[in-house]
Amino acid sequence: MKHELDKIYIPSAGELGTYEKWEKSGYFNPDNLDLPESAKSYTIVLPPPNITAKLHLGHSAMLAIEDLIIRYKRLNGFRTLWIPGTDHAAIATQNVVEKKILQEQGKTRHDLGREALLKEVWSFLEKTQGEILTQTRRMGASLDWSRLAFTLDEQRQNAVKRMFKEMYDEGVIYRGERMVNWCPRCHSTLADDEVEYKEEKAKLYWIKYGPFVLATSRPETKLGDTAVAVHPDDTRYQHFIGQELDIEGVLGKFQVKVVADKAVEMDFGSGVIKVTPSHSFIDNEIAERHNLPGKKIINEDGEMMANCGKYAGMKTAVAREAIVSDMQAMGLIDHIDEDYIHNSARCYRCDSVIEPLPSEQWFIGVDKKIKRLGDKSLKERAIEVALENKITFTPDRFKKRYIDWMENLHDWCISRQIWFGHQIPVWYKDKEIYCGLEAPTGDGWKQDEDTLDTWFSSGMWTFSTLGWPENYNDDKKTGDLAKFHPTQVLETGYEIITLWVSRMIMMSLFALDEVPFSQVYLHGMVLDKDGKKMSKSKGNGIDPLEMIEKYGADAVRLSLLMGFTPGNDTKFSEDRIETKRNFVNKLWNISRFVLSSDNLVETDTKVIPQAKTLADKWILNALQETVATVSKNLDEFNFSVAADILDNFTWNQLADWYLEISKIEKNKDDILIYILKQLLIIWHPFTPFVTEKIWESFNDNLLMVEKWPQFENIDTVNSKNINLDFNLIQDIVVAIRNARSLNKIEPAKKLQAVIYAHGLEKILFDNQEIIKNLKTGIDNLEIHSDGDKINGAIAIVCGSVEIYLLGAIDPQKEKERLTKEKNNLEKLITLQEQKLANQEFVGRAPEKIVTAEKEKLENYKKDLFKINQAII
RNA sequence: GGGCGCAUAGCUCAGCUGGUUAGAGCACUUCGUUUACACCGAAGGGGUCCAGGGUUCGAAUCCUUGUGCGCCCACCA
Repeated sequence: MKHELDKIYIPSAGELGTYEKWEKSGYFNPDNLDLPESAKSYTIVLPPPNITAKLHLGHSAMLAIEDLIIRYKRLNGFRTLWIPGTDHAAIATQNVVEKKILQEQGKTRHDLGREALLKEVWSFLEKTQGEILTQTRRMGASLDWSRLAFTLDEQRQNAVKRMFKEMYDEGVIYRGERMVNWCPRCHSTLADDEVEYKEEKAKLYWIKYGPFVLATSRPETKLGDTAVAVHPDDTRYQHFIGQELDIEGVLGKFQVKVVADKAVEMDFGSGVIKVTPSHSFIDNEIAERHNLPGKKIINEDGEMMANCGKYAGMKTAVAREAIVSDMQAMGLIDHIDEDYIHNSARCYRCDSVIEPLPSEQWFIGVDKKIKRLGDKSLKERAIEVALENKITFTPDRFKKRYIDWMENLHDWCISRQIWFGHQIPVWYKDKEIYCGLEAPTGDGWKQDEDTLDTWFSSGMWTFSTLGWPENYNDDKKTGDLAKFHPTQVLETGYEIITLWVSRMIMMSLFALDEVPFSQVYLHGMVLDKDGKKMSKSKGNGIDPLEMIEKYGADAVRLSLLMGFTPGNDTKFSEDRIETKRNFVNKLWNISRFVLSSDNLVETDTKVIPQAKTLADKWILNALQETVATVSKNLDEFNFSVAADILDNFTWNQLADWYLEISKIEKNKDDILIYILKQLLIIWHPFTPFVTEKIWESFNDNLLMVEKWPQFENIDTVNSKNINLDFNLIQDIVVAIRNARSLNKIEPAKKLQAVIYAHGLEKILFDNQEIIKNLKTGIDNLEIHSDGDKINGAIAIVCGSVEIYLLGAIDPQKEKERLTKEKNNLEKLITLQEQKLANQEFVGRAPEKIVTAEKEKLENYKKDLFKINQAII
């Protein structure tokens, strides 16, 4: 039997077909996997990409990692489910569409009206969503497309309404007036994390304010002042505290109260601040503490309100100028700092200046005690599950970040003043209010105009995709929800841990009283070669689709899996993909070589073939070690390390040595095909396309659902000896090649070689064909045992050149080395025993540390035992 | 202001709970190839592990201070 593969692997030619084959097989869907009832499930939800943008390399990294995990688990007999989906990204999407309409039709959303705008949004989405799904397929992602979800499709809308109602009925969701970050342009509130702060040069006005001079950057808010505040310890102003003062302003005199509050910094300005409760977060808090009234003077368009006299209707910035010039005329301005640097709050979408305003909004009360959560609040439970390690983080340090953030969390404002999104399921009629899944019967009910924060629906992602609430009745899970929830791992970028991860945890705890996933794996960002974020506007982005066309999806995947460690950013450039393309081609050619033999034997992958020579033992042993360490590292999410080990075995051991030897020592077909099969299975999660392609050339079954190789416990002493013996042969071959090169012996010229090696004659004799023929050009080889002459070293005489391999694998030297190591270990054991016996830390240090130290001692002893064995 | 991370070869990075001579890929130098693969092979050069101090028999690794980057959070009236 002989199999032919093309000389060069051209990925773009076959990848689409291979993906189609997988998809047709149905195995992306766990229901179709041929598994015993007892098989454990393994679920990942794909972080739904935002539908407005094309996928970037960050997405590709995410897909590569998640597909790697899923394929690895599938090969290991898990009931693997990876759920695809997309996110409606409410504000972002509406913005893109609004911009488009303004450009194409010259209309605003108010010109169109709610219905017409939503129609435009949906038709836009149809196009972009398709593109994203195509890109995802091209990466080779083995997602179960039959379970495709969208955060705003019908099923998710039902789930969201149900969730809202349950939280409303429980009193977790409430409506209240709060200071919010208001974007006057978007006409919407922004969550704290949607506000961006930018350093800017501004003017700082020192104004005369009754008996004080105080500094402000927003003199126009003076119209809304109801107090001034000083620090309670500030000796300069003690006697003013508690007084009511008449202050002269541009609209006449007004009264303020002087209060003492620790929020005031004595060192800033004059140590006195004016308090505008309705238009500043800090002032609002101060006002709450001191029961001060608020006075609203700025409306939702960012304009001065009717109560502002002649300034009414002006934008705040305009009013500022007008008021300052009036104040100057009245002699109320002391002086102005021109280059005061401050942080200006901006809308993350449109960059408008944020206006803090009191406003009616919907909130999730994170501190509200909830009966079904054992009278604990969402915040408490969400922190608890992390502390109890019901959810673990990779890397571990993000656990701290998560908990810190959680602890400082304020009530979450979930209403947004936009049209595209989940409309709030609340209806009003006069003073009546109704929350329900459907509109209430009867006339005159009007639904709340607002929609929900996009994270409300994506926070429900792990269970809304698995059929909640239909699959959840009387606190019992059924169907997909029972089978696949909680999911096993959430893989996402670390920047999203607060925005998304935390919300998923709270939502799942509320809905099901269980965690949404047990592990969080966080990847870093893919940066450009200068360490800058890739972005469209900078033009420094690398288009994944283009890279896939050029180098193949496998190469793109590998380039994003290797040299990329959890939680750390990576600088990326195209040549990283190129070298991986070279590797994929190498793997192809290894297979081509193995499969080109005339007498290939089909062997069962489970049966380890008989090793006939040292090289056979060595490579089979190396394969075992490789399988073991790769599996271990994949289990621990060390994807890059796993790939490195595998790469080293494939290229440096198998291709560079064993395949060359197989040209000299014949009849290795059974071993070669065995290794190839194992290798293809192990590589498959990393490079699914090329491995499946090779596999199909000699096998009818899909590689995708093969069995991951099992490995036996490795006899470390024996395998060490095999390695030592084989390394000797390698060293001799390399030494002879070097001698040729250094002494300019012509390659074509045949050599007579004599090796003197005391005590190693047998190994050398057994492997003389390799020494003669592995590109050393030895014509005639003699092996002598003559220790006296060469002082224990191995001497090789090639023609007229003498080579000495000193201190290498000489048994005498090796024994010395081992003895040294033994002495060292014995010393360590003594030290460790002393440490354990004498040190004060025993009994005082945490138990953990003491056991760790004891374990260390045990390990030393084990090592010593092994070495003693080896010496014999 | 609070917190986190990074600093190792020219470049991109590994280096787990301290243990022989600090590794890989790319780049570089030399040599080679009718052979599965030039998307190749062989050999080689290149590192005061950011700096100072400390702990230890032993430090790239642990502690401390400093310097330089990067990120997150809070936000200054």
